[in-house]
Amino acid sequence: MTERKQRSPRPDKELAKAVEASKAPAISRAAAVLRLLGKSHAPLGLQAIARELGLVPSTCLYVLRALVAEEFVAFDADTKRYSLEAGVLTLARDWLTRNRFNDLAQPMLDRMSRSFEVTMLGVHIVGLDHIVVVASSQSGNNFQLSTQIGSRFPALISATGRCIAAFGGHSDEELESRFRTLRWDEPPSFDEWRAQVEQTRRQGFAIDAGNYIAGVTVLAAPVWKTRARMSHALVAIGIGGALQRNGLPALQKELAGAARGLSEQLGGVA
Amino acid sequence: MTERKQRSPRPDKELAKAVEASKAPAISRAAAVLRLLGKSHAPLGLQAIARELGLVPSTCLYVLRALVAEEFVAFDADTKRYSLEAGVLTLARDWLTRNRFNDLAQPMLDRMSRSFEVTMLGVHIVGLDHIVVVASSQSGNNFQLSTQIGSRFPALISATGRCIAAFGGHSDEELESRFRTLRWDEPPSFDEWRAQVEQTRRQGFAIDAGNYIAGVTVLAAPVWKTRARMSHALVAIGIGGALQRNGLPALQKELAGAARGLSEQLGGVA
DNA sequence: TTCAGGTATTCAATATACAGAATATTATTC
DNA sequence: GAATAATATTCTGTATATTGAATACCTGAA
Repeated sequence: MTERKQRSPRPDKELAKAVEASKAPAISRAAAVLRLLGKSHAPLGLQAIARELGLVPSTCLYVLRALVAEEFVAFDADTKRYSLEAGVLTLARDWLTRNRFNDLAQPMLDRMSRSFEVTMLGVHIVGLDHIVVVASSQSGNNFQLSTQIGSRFPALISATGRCIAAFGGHSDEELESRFRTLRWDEPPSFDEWRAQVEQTRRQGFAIDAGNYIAGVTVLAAPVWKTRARMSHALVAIGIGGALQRNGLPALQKELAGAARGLSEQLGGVA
Repeated sequence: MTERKQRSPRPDKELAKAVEASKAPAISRAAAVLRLLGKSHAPLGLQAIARELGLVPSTCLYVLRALVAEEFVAFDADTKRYSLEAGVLTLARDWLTRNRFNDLAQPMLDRMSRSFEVTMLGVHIVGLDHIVVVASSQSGNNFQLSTQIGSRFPALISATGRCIAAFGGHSDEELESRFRTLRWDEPPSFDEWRAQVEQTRRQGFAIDAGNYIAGVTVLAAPVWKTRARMSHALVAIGIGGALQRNGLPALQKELAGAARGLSEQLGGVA
């Protein structure tokens, strides 16, 4: 589940709309600045930021100053360049410590990643638009762990996507239009995909056998915080061949069981 | 280095000042809302948020709507309550992946936490006000790892504080007034502390022997991103008695060496 | 049911955040 | 080092974000 760039819409356009609609446009601008700085590989100057986002330089300056004052943005007085500041970590920490799903899911992820030698993720479903990785565990010791958390993916991609399509309660038209925007290594046809979604609904979990990333098998099972809507998913990721050998059926069973147990603990299932 | 609550100033007052001074007050308000939601143990309603922060409810509503639109805040339409949204994780991830200090420090922290059986932290110095934990490693397998990151501490507390006092280039008056606000388990007198700061300057690293938390010994060594100002520190935390037995001198030497090596790699020392 | 006591939300007047031009500052070129 | 071309920053009038009151919407009590 390596992160991919999906179609990147002109940021100016979207931002302009958000600013127009909002009664607090400064906040939309601030968010856009933060995301731009997050994506940027190097600190940026005022002009570069303003140009990229289609903002008036003076307005952009005020936004930046406010963000610096709030310690979300770092300002290098020598180079006059802006970058993300560590303050954003504090919010993330607050979110992590207050989220019950994480506490409950982490030990499950750790156990399964060890016994099946796969990468395990806990993902949070934000909407039909995308999902966010909120917990992760990998066999062996690797460093990517903490930076994996926070990654975003299109909602309908891979095995998780089939779960969301199966259990999310979204209309067929919406699903299809979203499906058309996805990028896969080995794209399934829409009909194939629909059949797989149907199968997911029947068996209670989803499999992506090398579609999203060639040679990589992904399993996902839904977690329900409320009975109404699937809120999270547990995900297992492994090299296709190795998984076949290491007991795919056992992993399926355990993943589905863990997801069901989590749902119960979160109150989503009686 | 368990987190402590330092004096908590009336949030309304500070926020009011920030709003007054800024040319983008909505951003200060948004930041205050995010921090409040981060601290809150349960989702909050509009009135509760507005009251706590001293905001006009209608204004607060617009702020919240903007934050929801930007996916930093989650809104439960049934209960009309607001909480932090997973979007904040994405910014944190961006920050982590773009920060050279983390990549370089993490393996060092891992190695030292293993060989000395201590908790190791990498901290980022925001200013004279506070520091933020940006990397951590503990002996054995622990879950707190990812949630430890993002914790904030007063700048002058414990061993790190003595480093900042010794190498930060701050005036004596400022140091003293800041020092007076700190809370310790076993507070040193200002004179004792000054002597320890002086010793820190001579030996290149700092020791807190049970002052901050009784029975816990903390070591810290400065890391320089530029020659001008100390930007980070490496920190080792262990039970006092165990550390004495497990070779405190060796740990001191290794910590100081690692910090020096990091500084060189970051370009802060020739 | 009707009524409080609380919530969230809309709305219209106005204080002010913002756009754009003017100025200062820094970087680059000759 | 002077001239040029960028950049960042200040300044000011006006469109508009913010306010405080008015309204709509809940939730429990009698």
